[in-house]
Amino acid sequence: MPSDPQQNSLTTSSSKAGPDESFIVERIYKAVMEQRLAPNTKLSEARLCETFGVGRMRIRRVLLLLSSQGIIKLESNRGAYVACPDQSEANEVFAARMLIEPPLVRQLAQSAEDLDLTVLVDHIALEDTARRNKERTEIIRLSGEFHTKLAEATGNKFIFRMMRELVTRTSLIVGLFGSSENASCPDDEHSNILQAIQSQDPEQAERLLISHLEHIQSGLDMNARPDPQDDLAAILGSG
Amino acid sequence: MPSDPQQNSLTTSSSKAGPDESFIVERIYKAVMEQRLAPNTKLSEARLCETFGVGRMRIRRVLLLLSSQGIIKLESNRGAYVACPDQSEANEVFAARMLIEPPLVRQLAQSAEDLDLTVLVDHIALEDTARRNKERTEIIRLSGEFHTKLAEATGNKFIFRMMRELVTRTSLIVGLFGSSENASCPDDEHSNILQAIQSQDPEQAERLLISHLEHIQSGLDMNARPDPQDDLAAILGSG
DNA sequence: TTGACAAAGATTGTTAACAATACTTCGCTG
DNA sequence: CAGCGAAGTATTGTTAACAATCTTTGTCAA
Repeated sequence: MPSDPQQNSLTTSSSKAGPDESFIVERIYKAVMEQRLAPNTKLSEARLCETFGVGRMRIRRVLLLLSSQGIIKLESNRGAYVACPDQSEANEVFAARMLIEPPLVRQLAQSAEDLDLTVLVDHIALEDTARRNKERTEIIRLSGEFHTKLAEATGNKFIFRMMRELVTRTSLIVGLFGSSENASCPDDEHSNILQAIQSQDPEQAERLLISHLEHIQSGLDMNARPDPQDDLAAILGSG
Repeated sequence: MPSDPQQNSLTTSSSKAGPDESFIVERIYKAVMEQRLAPNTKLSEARLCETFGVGRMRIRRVLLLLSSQGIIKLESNRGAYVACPDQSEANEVFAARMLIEPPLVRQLAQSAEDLDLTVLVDHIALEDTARRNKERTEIIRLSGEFHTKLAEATGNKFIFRMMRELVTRTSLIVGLFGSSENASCPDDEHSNILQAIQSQDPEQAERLLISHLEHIQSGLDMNARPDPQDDLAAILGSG
């Protein structure tokens, strides 16, 4: 590969335009959620600049934001890498979810009559479709998003953000330690949880959610090394 | 005031050195926690560059990080302002704390025998001292930090970060809507909560915490306008 | 062959200049 | 005197060049 040692002015596009910051964040976020970007994959600035057709500044802001959300890890003078949770971090994520989600669904069930749960109903339909069509990345993403949407249903911005972060990390963990196929959530557990909420049965909803989380956690084997991807353009370009 | 319209090269210091990014973040964070930086106060880049003796780049990164934590608000082409929560956001913060903190202290009480709670004991001593000496900003900060340290005692990084964000916002809210003097937490409630935890009484700990949060919330009146500070150097310089 | 060392290449970190936007002040007009 | 508009000033956003660091490659000697 030739030199061009100072290729700051990338030949991609008019630079001033190009996608928004949050668009890029969402794009990478989604790729991580769908496990198309494996842990430890390097996200080099130049590569991302080319891919999204923006200047370095915007990319660096995006990387800083992603790192503040724990989605990537910034190493000084070395670059950005997709986060690679270890076992103890995995335990912490599940412990945090065990703390937050049970009271969350309990509260949802208690106030179910005042809430609009059609979003969740529709979501489960989407999950079913994806499962029928065996669309792997879709299944993975939708499985995580169900929990995010539970949090969203509370209408509380802070709870939503917390759960979103925990779910994203769970997705990374499942990608790392999950035994291939049962990686996503078991088939009808989401549906059962939602039904318990709709029937305004807090105890049952809480019980089902706890065992659901336990199922996910027990499906991990904690022996695995990641295999970083390389073709960022292909991965991030579509999606 | 004279022009010097392109004062990028600030005459402060050798620029390459200067304080670390996280140092500056912590400094501003602390000033907000202690209510020395009022909501809506503008944080201009140049001012911060002078104050901390660093280049614009580092300040801009700091501002982006602070905004991602919700401590400040970035407005396009206008600058950074200390966050100014409104009533609905205040309600969300307390709702989120009501969801998370009760199970948190319950869990602490359940596993109290395995934990080292001396940090919390020492902390309450600090609170007492500050109260005796009537050090207002210290009292405010320590009152918030007690809750942060409760979360820290779980040893769970995610729970810690969530609580830290919620406590910071609570501090902003109390500063905005709190009726002057009872702004901080009532005197001995922290001590009682800790005692319940130490006696491994989850029910009691949970009960006390809930009423504690209710006390804080009921001490707000929800009529108030902020008064932005101006002398950043004085506020951020010492601390 | 393997190990260490050195030079070259590539990537990230930083700075300074430039561009674009918002704010202020001053003057004008009704 | 109040309201409005325009020029000037200050502030933020962006770009390109430069500096520093890390990584790789190639060479030499044990």
